[in-house]
Amino acid sequence: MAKVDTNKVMQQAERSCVEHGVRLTSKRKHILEVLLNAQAPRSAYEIADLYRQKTEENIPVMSVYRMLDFLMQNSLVHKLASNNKFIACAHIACSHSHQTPQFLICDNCQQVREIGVDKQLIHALEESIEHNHFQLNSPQLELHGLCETCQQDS
Amino acid sequence: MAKVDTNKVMQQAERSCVEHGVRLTSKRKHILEVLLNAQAPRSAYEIADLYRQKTEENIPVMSVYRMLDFLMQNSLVHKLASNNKFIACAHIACSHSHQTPQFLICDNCQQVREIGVDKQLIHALEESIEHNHFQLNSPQLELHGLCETCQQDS
DNA sequence: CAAATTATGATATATCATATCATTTCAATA
DNA sequence: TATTGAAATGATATGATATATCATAATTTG
Repeated sequence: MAKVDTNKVMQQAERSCVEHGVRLTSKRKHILEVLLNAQAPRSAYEIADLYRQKTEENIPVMSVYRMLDFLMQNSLVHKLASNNKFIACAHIACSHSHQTPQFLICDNCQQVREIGVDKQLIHALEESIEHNHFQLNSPQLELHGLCETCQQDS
Repeated sequence: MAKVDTNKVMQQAERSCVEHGVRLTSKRKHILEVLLNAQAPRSAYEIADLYRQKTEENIPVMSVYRMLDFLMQNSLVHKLASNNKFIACAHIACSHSHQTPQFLICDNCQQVREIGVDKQLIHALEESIEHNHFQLNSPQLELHGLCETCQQDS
């Protein structure tokens, strides 16, 4: 959501796909670009519309879902389960390895901030969960509230 | 999900609704009972089916959604955003006041454990989020993984 | 270039959810 | 107790999200 250098991010995305031996096709690239330029999370259907605007080509929603799956598998896109929308990973161009993403979702303006929660804290959370004999998959947290701007406006 | 004394829970639910001056109608009760007897979270449409089995009466899904809204407003039911299903609150019959619920969702058997995460930890999480100038609504966490049983089976 | 694999298209349909207006039920009170 | 107003529920339509499946196209690889 934050301002990003799309070109740089796309280059890094390509590099990463090459490394992993997967194909970042031009359609997949368009989908990722759409999300990088979006100001908020988008649904698959919204993405299909934006894709059409961007490329003047029609794209079946089915294909959008498949491409989103691909992008998610390669950590380029995340899905927000709490509102069924998709968002470009905020850390594609970062060198550090991807941690589990944590999202702050503004319920007013819908903007999302992808934050790195303190590792210690996540660790503590995991410990607490182990006490319940539960084996965590990936602790993606989605936290709803108000962003700084929307707090001031209200 | 855990074994509960349905009667006791229902009594407490009624008491709680009386206290709050809201009506726990018989249909709403049936919905809650369906969820209390369910072994896993259920979608609104599944709940409608279970309702029909239980009462041999038809119920429009629209009504189910409304009754679920009512039950959620009164903290008797929670919605799991990550899979669009509903679950009876595990703490209806507990005396202590309701904290924000935290869910451990088994991705194998779908069972859900509603846990109380350490308050300190939630507090720390909130602090960490305040550093991002974000004002949290309600930190309901949904954590996916494997329950004890399913860990052993795999 | 042929075969195999991967990606995408097309179509249908399942699943989840809300909007809206009509009807019924219930409780307050005149 | 009859009236009435509010709350609850029903009925209908439709929108939004998502998956299944089979067909076709593009790309890689031997």
